[in-house]
Amino acid sequence: MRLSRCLIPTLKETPAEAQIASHRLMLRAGLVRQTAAGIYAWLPAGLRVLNNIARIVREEQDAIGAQELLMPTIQPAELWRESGRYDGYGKEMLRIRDRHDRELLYGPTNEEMITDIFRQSVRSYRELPQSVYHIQWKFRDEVRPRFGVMRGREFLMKDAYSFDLDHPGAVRSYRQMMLAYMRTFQRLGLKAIPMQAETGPIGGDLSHEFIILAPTGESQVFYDAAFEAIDYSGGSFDHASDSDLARFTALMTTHYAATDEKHDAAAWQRVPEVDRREGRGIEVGHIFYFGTKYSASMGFAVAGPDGAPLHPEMGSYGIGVSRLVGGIIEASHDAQGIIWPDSVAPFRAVILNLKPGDAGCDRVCDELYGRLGTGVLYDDRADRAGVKFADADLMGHPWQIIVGPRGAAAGRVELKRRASGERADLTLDEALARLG
RNA sequence: CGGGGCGUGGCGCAGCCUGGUUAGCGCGCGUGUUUUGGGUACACGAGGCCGCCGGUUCGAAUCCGGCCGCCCCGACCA
Repeated sequence: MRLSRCLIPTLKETPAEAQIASHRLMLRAGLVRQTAAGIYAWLPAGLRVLNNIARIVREEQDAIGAQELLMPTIQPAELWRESGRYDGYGKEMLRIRDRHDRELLYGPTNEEMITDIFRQSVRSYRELPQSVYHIQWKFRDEVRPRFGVMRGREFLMKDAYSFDLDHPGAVRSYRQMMLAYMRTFQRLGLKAIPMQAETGPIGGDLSHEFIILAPTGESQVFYDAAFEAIDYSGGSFDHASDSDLARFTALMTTHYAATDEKHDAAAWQRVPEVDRREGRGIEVGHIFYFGTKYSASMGFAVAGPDGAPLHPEMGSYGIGVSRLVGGIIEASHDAQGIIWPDSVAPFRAVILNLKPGDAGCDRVCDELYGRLGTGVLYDDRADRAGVKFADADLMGHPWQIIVGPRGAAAGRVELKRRASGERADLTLDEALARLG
């Protein structure tokens, strides 16, 4: 895309309301604009990031056999009365009335709705196990939204639900999902650590939070650095293999990791001092096993092998997709701006035409842009070089292809890697090859 | 929900305490010149219901009351 024709409104100065790095940078790099407390519009570059994250999340969900569907944002209050959560959820739930005075709500999560869908359609044990997920906007009327998209009221969440016939099956689903989560975070360039968690209002007795370290995190966390060395990719663990899942679970549970509520000072002392990682943590995912809490309260049963009704065992699994945008920036930025991991960058590279109007620069840039396509951004603005360098660093494109008059005349460009600052003087073909 | 703060061109702010002509400054934006590898310089120009409602006053951005919005600190959450 040509930057001169893009709605990417970068800011030189930081808006007063933005306190933390990711919020400041998201506003300055033109990714989002706030429309109300905790509610944001996603501008083109921001949406590209959001979609890239969603794509990776989706691929990893699909890889463990979860099926994508899409449930509505608006739900009838009736469903929540059945589970008993309508009154219990409190003021965080945004309640709405339609013209017929029927009570509705903007969904903060979807356990009730998915249970309702399953009970309408699934009758036999032969149809289970199944897992489904969707990526949908949620609304939680937080008392105090803050930190930009990290703690918004409206947010994009991937939520998945598993239905199994028995406890061992549910645990297997839980472990597969945990593996999918670790793979997802690894591909996003994040060191996310699973930690034992409280189950909160969702209920159940097995739960993990996935936490990344960031100075602006909301709780104190502790973990063993051994986690950072683990490779979760398909070559290391097969999600369909019970022995691989057991080995994976053992790794996840033997190394120390805890939030401050569950912190065990004695166990912490047994972690070698050099491996102790401690700091503020941001929760980017949360998974729960809660057995028959919803299938029983909402009357979802399938016929078992003996014909007797059986309440399926359930789990639910969330990833804060929009929060991850902020989380990744918290984990990857410097004084100049964002440093996008290649996997989520809105554009894999930017072409900087340092002198639009110069025949050589224009020719080289046009050729590069033509060959690289719309996955790159072409800074064709009639601005000074300094403005373009500053904006490119701010926006955090993984690669910068710098085209100046001297180089262009010689058929050469400079390729700069945002993360390392490394620069190389190359021919066009060499630069294109380097970009892959 | 307790505590604190702030609403003045797109952004960052000053002015308010001690009411008084056309409401300022920096950045950004437009035009021209300049500059041409790290947010250049000069000139000219456009752009403001001073959050909203009411009150006090000859006169309100400024004083008083109410309301709305936003931010920060704490208790709660993907």
